[in-house]
Amino acid sequence: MKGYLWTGGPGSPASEAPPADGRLAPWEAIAVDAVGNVIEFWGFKRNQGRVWALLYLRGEPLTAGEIERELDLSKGGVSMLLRDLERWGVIQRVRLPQDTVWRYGAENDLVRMVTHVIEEREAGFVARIRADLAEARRLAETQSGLPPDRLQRLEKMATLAEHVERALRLFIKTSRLDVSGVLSVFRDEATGARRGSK
Amino acid sequence: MKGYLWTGGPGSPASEAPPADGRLAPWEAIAVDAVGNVIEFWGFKRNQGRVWALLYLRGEPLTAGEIERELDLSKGGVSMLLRDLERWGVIQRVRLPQDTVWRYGAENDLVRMVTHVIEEREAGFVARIRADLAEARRLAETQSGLPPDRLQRLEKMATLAEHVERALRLFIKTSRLDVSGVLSVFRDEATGARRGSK
DNA sequence: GGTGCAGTTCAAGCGGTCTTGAACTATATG
DNA sequence: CATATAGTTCAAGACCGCTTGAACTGCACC
Repeated sequence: MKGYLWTGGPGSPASEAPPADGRLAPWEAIAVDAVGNVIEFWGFKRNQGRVWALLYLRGEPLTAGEIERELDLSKGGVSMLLRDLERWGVIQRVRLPQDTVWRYGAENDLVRMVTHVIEEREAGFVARIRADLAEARRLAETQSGLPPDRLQRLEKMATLAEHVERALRLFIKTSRLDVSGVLSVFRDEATGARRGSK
Repeated sequence: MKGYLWTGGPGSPASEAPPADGRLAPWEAIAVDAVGNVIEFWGFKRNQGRVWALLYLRGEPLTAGEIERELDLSKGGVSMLLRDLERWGVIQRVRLPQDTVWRYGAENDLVRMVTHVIEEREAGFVARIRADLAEARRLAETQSGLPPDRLQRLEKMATLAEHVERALRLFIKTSRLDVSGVLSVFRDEATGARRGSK
């Protein structure tokens, strides 16, 4: 079959396109870094994005060692990155039959990951802010000689916070909707073409 | 830092008017920090949010020195923070008649600031990503022995990026719309009540 | 059992950002 | 002009999260 059994020695030569040992092809490097930047922009680690991008572009599962070499990361780092990504469900750990090592393949729901984690962050975070503002209001109300316009402003602040929160929720919802179209495009190829030989 | 949970119970000995020299009233500290956290969450400096919140809550313009004392910041830091905020149009520098010092008052368009800066960031950033992916595609196409499914995945990546971008734009637009309602509520009070009541 | 490789964990180091504090400029006042 | 206070600038350092590299576990094969 394909190059699934990589069980060669240390110097096992790459079968086809990618150098497999050293560094990526230039175009891969660019694309991988682009995704890394995006993902960092969204508050994740740059290398989490790079790993996902590499796995996605390659289309077939890679081992931790390969990722380590291709992206020039440390062993420990790769281990942690993979664990994060797996926990979020954006990569999948597979053990091929009669193979001893784990391989990792990209899921296509990077978007789900982003919206999911944003949602999560937002949930805890917004709850906290809301609680704080409520607490502030409670305290402020017990104050006796407080000018009423001050309290008013505090209340407006809380209102504003609520609206921003609502906008954020809306965003998550719409972005998910908007993106689901793209995802469907992804999907038909995703699971199929993985071993969709040429 | 300090000024976090304040478990004192009602009837706390806090004076009615803020100490003016020392630290804020507990409820102010909480509200100010809450805003600081939000603003930090959006990628700004925490203290930028705190300064704006203080100015907004107080309703009347404060001097740099007052801000410095109330929020326990350094002189230089306050200067820089104020400049940032002013540049973004979320605070206003005013010189009262027969007064020699500058005072700073909050504008109400914190939201405009957030959306504005997000927009700005997004513009430069997304353009960059887009260019990178285009470049990657260009390079990849010139490669001869490249499996076609790889190129396909790269293209899908670009498509995804575009969709996310579109979603982001939509978010900014809607959030602005959504919030403009709140802003109008803000406005009627904002400029008027500054030194009203009394 | 022993050797070697895959994978995990974590203290220490590195790099980037934010804040500080002191030197500096500007402006008003006697 | 001397002094004092308001405001700005920036190098040094505090701070914080990410990455590294080494020690460790676990597993397979000899």
